[in-house]
Parts: sequence; structure tokens; C-alpha cells
Amino acid sequence: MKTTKNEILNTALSVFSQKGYEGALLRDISDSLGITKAALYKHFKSKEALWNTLIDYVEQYYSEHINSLSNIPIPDNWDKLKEISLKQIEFTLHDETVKRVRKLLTIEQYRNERMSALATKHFITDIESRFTKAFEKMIEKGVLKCTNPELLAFQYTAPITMLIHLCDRESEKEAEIMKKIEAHIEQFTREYKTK
Amino acid sequence: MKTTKNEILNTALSVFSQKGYEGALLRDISDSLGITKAALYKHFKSKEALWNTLIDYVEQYYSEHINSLSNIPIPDNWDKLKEISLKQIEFTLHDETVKRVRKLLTIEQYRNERMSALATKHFITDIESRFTKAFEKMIEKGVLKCTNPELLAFQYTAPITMLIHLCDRESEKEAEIMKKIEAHIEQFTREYKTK
DNA sequence: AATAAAAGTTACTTAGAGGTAACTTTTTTG
DNA sequence: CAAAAAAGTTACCTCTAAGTAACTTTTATT
Repeated sequence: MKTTKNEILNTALSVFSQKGYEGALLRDISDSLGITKAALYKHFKSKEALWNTLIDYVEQYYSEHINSLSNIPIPDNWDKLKEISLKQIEFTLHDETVKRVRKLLTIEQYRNERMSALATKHFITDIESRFTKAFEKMIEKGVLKCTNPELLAFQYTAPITMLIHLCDRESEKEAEIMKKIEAHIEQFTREYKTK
Repeated sequence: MKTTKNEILNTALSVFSQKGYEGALLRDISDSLGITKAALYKHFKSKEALWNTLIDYVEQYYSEHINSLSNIPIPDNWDKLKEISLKQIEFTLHDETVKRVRKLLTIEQYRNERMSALATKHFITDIESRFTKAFEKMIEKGVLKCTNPELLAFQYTAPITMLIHLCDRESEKEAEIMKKIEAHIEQFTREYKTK
């Protein structure tokens, strides 16, 4: 029973992330599931209810995803920082669900307070706090010039986030974009590494 | 005659940027203009036609805006860079049309090739190229450590762009966000300034 | 001032999306 | 296995947004 609901939510995520709330039709979702539109109403009492449940689902998926990241050791040197960054970017760019969540947040971020808060959390706060920890550790270890680790984390992650969004729009340029990301990481390392 | 059409386009920009293409109703636009929906059809043969004209209009407005920027002298030292950056950010954050264009591009960037290209141009390419020129000049003058000016321009502008988007979502945090922007600029200056 | 074009109105059609009711099939479970 | 709950179907209703036609008012133009 939970499986059916989950299948619906996955399909809904796919459709909503492509067409947005207003553009998405319940028929798109039901067709894509191979059931009739009316069958959806056995699980959700309205389009709005489905939407709200989807946001719950996204929030939950996302926090699980973030929690799983906190199991990964925090990098404490430049090589590990690069390695973990690239691995994370790779995942983020190719995992279908994560991609859909990102698109959905992007196109629906002005719909309501909840979407807006989720977008900020997803695109800025959480990433920043993860890398702040890394930079704090690196300062402690003396491999990073002593500065404000939070600001540095933002300066490190914001360009990457921008390029990930660019890749969502123009996926054919992925190789080029990955090169730019690497160049950014290398320049950042060169500049802030202690000698 | 051109004025009426322009008024319609301005109103359409306002409505579409708040509700997106699918969510926006022709009634929203006509009501907001104080005319009937049918009157709109004297100027545009369909919603889609109005939309396409709006994108033309946005493209044109935008390129004029960019051209007017090219009259401003390119900064060639750190103080001027900061000054011009902040002035530009101030304008960008408060000019209603620019704000609407930004929101529209954000929420409709996946609709078609045209919107996607415009988003990349608006959010990345054009800003980058402007600041690349500034950094090239500053390297020439010897006030900026010799590095890749294009990469640097991206690293300088991307965090600012991210914070502008944040401000669009959470305008009540503007003061805080402006502080963060200044901190970013100062940190960047401190790091790349030749001594 | 006369008249033609532009801009607007009212009243309508049409299509399609959300949503419901009544019935059937499938799945669970005592 | 029987029955009840879940999941699905068909056929419908309703509402509303896009779009049109016929008519009126406003605005330019000679």
C-alpha cells in the first residue's frame, strides 16, 4: 500500500518537476503510471493534497539524503576536499530524484513559504554548513589560511551550485562545466592553501 | 498605439513573473489593466503569442540595460570595483522590471531553449564577461595578482548572484544579505590584492 | 465635422481539467 | 474460502479559462 503511494509520488515528482504545479495535469501522472485519473483519487483527495504530500516526501527524501552525507567523513585536507566535492557533484548531477527535486525547487520556489524555505535550505544553508565544518577542521590542522570558514564555505560552494544549475539547463555542456568546476576548486586550493 | 502594447507587456511581465505561464490567466492581466479579457485579443492573437512577444520584449529590455552598463567605466582598482559592484547590486535588487525578469527567467528557464539560453546569458555569461574585463584591466595595472581573469570573474560574481536570488525569495533578510555580499567582496579583495 | 481605424465591450462557444458516483476487479486477512 | 478493504474502471458533472463574434466607443486623420 505504501508502495503504490510512493510510486505515485515518484511519478508526480517527475511530472511536477518538468511542468510545474499549474502545468502538470493529473492525467499526465495517471497516464505515466498506467492507471486512470480517477484512481489517483483513491490515494489523494485532490491535486493540492497530492502536491502537499509530495513536498513532505521531498523534504523527507532530502533530509535522509543529507543524513547519509553526515556519515561520510568530513574532509580535513585539500585532496580529500576535492575528492569528496567531485564525488558529491557527480552524484548530484546524475541522480534522477535529486535532479528532479532541484528543478522542482527552482521553478516553484516562489509558490509559498514552504517551498521558499526549502529552496534556501537546499541550495545554500545545508551545503554551506557541511563545508564550514570541513574548513574549520582544515584551519585547525593548519592546512588552510586562517580566515572566516563560513564565508569561505559559501565562496567555495556558491560557484559550484551555480554551475550545477547551468548543467540542469544545458546538460550537453556537462564536460565543459565539470572542467570549470575543477578549475574553480584548484584555484581555490592554490589561493587558500598554507605553504 | 505602441504605448498600449507596452502597458500590456509590462502588466504581463508582472503577472507571468508571479504566477508563471500556466498559472497566469489572461483575466489577471486584463483586470490589472482595467480592461476586459477580450480587449487583449485586439493586440495579441493568443496567450502564446503574448508570451512570445513578452520574451522578445524582455530580451530587448535586457540588452538595452546591458548596453547602458557598458557606458559605465570599467573599474580598474579595488575601491571602484566595490563601489560599482554595490551600486549595480542595489539597482538589480530594487528595480521592479529587472526583478520581474529575473523571477520569470528563474521559474520558466526549463520551458524552452530560448528561456534556457536567456537564463544562462542573464545569470552567468554577461555578468562574467563584464567583470572579466575589469579584472583584466586590474591585472594590467598590477593591482590584482596575476591569475585567470575569467575564472576569477566567475568566482567573484557567482556568490553575489546566488545571494541576489536568495534576496528575491526572502526579501526581509536584505540587510543581512547585503552584509554577506560586502563580506564576500572584502574577503575577495583581501585575498587577491597585490601588496 | 466626417469617417475609418483602433480599442473596447458584452455575450457567447468550446475544450479540457479537476473532481465524483456507481460499479468491478484485485488483494488481504480472519 | 469468504468477505471486506483497497485499487481500479467507466461515465459522468462542473467550472473555468481560452478564444470568438457582433456590436459600441474612442481616437486619429483628412
